Amino acid sequence: MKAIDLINSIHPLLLERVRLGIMVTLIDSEKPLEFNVLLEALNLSKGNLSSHAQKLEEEKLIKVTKAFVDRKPKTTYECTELGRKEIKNYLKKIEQVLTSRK
Amino acid sequence: MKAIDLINSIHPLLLERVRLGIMVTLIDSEKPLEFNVLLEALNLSKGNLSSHAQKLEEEKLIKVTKAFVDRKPKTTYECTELGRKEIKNYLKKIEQVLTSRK
DNA sequence: ATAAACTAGTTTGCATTACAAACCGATATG
DNA sequence: CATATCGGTTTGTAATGCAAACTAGTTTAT
Repeated sequence: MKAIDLINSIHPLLLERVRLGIMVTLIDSEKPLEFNVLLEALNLSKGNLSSHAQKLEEEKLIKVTKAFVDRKPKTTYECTELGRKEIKNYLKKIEQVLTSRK
Repeated sequence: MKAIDLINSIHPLLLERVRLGIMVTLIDSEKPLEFNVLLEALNLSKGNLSSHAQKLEEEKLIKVTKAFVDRKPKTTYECTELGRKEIKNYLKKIEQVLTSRK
């Protein structure tokens, strides 16, 4: 398998720092995380987190849940099965590239 | 170590499909490759390859050699030590993220 | 009761980046 | 000599990323 094929199989949205950070942090946690938790963990501006999360949601890589708690809006994020699958594929492909050279 | 720190340690230029492809292809080959070889291997437009290669060169991740052969210009690309180092770091960090979850 | 300040995000506009079309200088070809 | 070809680079446009400004509602202070 050629290097370029490995790389082309990586989900486009995952080749970006913030989004990769969101995914990995969500997978790490194993439970849904709130907006503010992600915000602090990743040290982002709110707008930046909001827009990247929207893109990940559109591609079904994460699930976004909006609810009112104590009369205030509360948004939580969690990784979907597809998200986990794509991240695993990403890592697997990168590993293959790794082991194909000394 | 937190996921975000791993990700932040990845060289910015490597979080992009074409550049990652250039790097990995050059490392694979172990000998310098010509413009046209990269062009075909990665299926790019000439302008796209040219500009990405320039960026990688500016960051010293690859070395670009220009010479006239048979009276014609010939540009070859090879990976630098720094380039190898950064790719290895990239892969190592991604691996760490991989092994930190089941 | 009203205003001011805080919470929890989203929308916007600008700055950067990526990409391919158009271009360029030199060589080979009819 | 003109026209096509080779080996790229430059440039204009489209897409992306980012934070400042905005929205919608809540709590606190006056």
